[in-house]
Order: sequence, then structure tokens, then C-alpha cells
Amino acid sequence: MGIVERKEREREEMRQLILDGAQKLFLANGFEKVSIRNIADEIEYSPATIYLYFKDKNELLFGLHQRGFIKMVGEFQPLQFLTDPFEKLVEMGRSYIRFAVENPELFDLMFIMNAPMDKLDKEDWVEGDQAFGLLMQVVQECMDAGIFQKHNVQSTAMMIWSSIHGYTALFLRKRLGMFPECDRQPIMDEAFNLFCETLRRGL
Amino acid sequence: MGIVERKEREREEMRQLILDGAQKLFLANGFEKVSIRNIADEIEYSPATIYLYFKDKNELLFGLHQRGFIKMVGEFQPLQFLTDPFEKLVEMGRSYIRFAVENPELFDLMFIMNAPMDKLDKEDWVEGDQAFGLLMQVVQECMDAGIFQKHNVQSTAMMIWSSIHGYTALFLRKRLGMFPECDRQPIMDEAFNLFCETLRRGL
DNA sequence: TTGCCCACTAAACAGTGTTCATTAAATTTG
DNA sequence: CAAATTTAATGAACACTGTTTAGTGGGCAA
Repeated sequence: MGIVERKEREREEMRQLILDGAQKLFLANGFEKVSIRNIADEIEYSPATIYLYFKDKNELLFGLHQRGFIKMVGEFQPLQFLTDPFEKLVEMGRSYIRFAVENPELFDLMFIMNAPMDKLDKEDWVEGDQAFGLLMQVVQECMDAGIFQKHNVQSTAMMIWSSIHGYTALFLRKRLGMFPECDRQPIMDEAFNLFCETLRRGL
Repeated sequence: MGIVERKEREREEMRQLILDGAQKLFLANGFEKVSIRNIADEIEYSPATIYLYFKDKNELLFGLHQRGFIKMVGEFQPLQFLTDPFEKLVEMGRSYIRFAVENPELFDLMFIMNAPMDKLDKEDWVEGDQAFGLLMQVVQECMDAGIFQKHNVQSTAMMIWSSIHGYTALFLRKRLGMFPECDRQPIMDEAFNLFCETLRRGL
């Protein structure tokens, strides 16, 4: 009998319904201003129902964080057709920054907020691992092509990720207040280009 | 008559008393777990009293954020005696990372949390500006000494700050879950050294 | 048809940041 | 010095928050 399967399917649909409502509200109003009650209202269920599908609010946020990774990895796909490994790396960085600027709330959830990570302490972070794997591949290609010296791939990829991440983290958390509004974008762009040139010459 | 001055002084003392209590609790329990009521208990005043000295919780957090900058800039002082500009830059980066690791809550407040920055939207961020000025000076020295090429100082300093900041941001917000616990420190160190070498060779 | 199960919910709990009328003390004025 | 006024501090409330629990009603298996 397919009843148990149907129930399983309905359960998953309900989870997605909740995540849809949560995502809609979060992306519209920001995370600070959305409560479980708001989400419950949005999907026309009682607040308690949400707790039948998610252990707590952080687990719900973790669900959205997973959706964010699916979206970001999707945006990385096109650049797999670039032939020059270094160009691929630069475009990957540009994509990361563009994703952060265009999806600030999602990016926040994926790479900055504490809440969604509080559950997975010892169990490893598969989404992060997968995305980092993509970067390591490209770095490896750069080394194989003789563009970069042959250092440890993990450390090299980590160095590049951290550096690119820094821009987004400072920008999204409004730590560029020392530059006049109009100068920020040019400075950021110039800094990014400088980083790419420096890698090209020095790594 | 000195009454008005005394009142002014007492007011400032009270502000510091509140910040002391808040700092003690925050550094002990983390930010998530400390409420205005906790702080009021700690300093043996009513919660409402705190609102006579700080407009809201975010203004209180901004006060602690200022204290953090005083502490960090203090830790930068010793390295002003280093003669080699590049060594000075590297040590500055190391100090920034060390400060973040040793004072995670304070660093969070200074460079990651949204709350303390919500008030200053258009008025500029003097603490950040001052600290960034120190970095720009060192970068300028590196250029003058012919260690770096003569690019725009602001953009170059921004590039370096972002890159170093990235490590701390990913580390403090627990985004290194893809590496086994024991590998993290070595990878971070190697990535930092790699960044320094790359700057040395490529900038 | 009976009895069970399970999705769902209303209501409550314990907490949060914040405001406000009221009290009590310090200061200024008559 | 006494009266009036300003001021610091508070208890209690407001409108929220995330979360738990006891209870209800409709679909399912026996």
C-alpha cells in the first residue's frame, strides 16, 4: 500500500511549503523582522505546526541555507565551460561576490549568520564542502597549467576563498563606512582586480 | 558652580558602569544570552535605568564596539617600532587575526554584528576609519620602500584588509566545518603565509 | 462500526526590548 | 529655611519572541 509513501511525500511538501513562506518573508523583510508566528500566518497554519516539521527555528534557517547553496552552485555551472583555468578562477570569484550582493539575505544565512550552524557541530558541513571542492578543482587546474606554483591545494584554495569572502563580509555587514558612498564600488572593484593581478604574478 | 560638571561626570561614570557590566556578561556568556534585564541585575539597577543612559540596546553595543577598537589599536602600538615595512604589515595581519581569536565577542561586535552599526547610517565610522588609516600608512611605507608597486593606496589597503578579514570571518562564524578539527589551524596558518608570500612577490 | 492514530491547534510559559506613570531625592527659587 | 521644581530611578505594563503541551477532530485499520 502506498499510504506510507504518500504521507512521506506530503510531509516533504509541507516542509517545502514552510520553507517557501519563510523564504518569501525573509527575503522581503530581512531576518531580524520575521518570526515563527509571521511564517505561520503567511502559510495559514498555526505556529505550533511548524514545530512538527522543524525541530526549532535554527533548523528552519538551515533548510534555507541549503537552498542558498543549491542556487549558488547553479550559478557556478556556466563557468565550467571556460577553458582558461585562471579566467575560470577569476570569474568564480566574481560570481561569489555577485551572488552575495544580489542575494544578501541568502548569503548571510550561508556564510555569516550563526543561527543555522548551531546544530552541526561535529557532523561536517556538506554544503560548504561541496562548494569548496569546486574551488579546489579550479585551483588544481591552475597549478597543472603552470599558472600557480604547486603548493598545497587545500591551503591555496582556502587563501583565495578567505580573501574573496572578506570583501563580501565587510560589505554586507556595513563595514565600509569610512569611504564615501560613491567611492565604495570603485574601491571594491579595484581591490578585487588588484587581488587577481597579485595572484597571477605572485602565486 | 560645579554642579553641572559633577552631574556630567556622574552621568559618564554611570555609562561606564553599565558598559562594564554589559562587557563582563557578554564576554562571559556570549551576546545571544545576555539581556538588558541581566545587565540591570549585574549592576544592581532596574532595566529602565539603562534606557536613561543608552537610547536602546544597539547604542549600548556600539559603546562596547568603541571599547574594542581602543583595545585593538592599543595592541597595534608595539609594531610601530618594527623597521622593515613589509614585516610590519605581516605582523599587523597576524595581530588582527590574533585579536579576533583571543577576543571573539569583541571582534564580532567590531566587524561582524549588524546591531551596533544600525544607528550610524550616513555619519561615518570614525573607529573604522582610524584603524584603516594605520593600515594605509604601512601600505604606503611598503610602496615608498619599493616593496610594492605604486597602486592606489586605498584600494591596496582594502585588498589586504579584506583578505585578512576573510580568515577571521569564516573562522569565527564556524564556516570551516569541511576540514577536520585538527587540520584547521595548520591550514589557516599555511593560507596566511601563502598570502604574505604572494603579496611579497606579486604586489 | 469501533477504536485508534495523527495532523493540527489554542493556550500557556518564560523570556525579550522598550515605555510610562509614579516615587523619592536633589537642586533651585522665593 | 521652606516651598517649588527639576531630576534619577523604578515597578508595572505592553507587545512581542521561541517553544511546549494538553486537547480536538477527521481519516485509517480492524
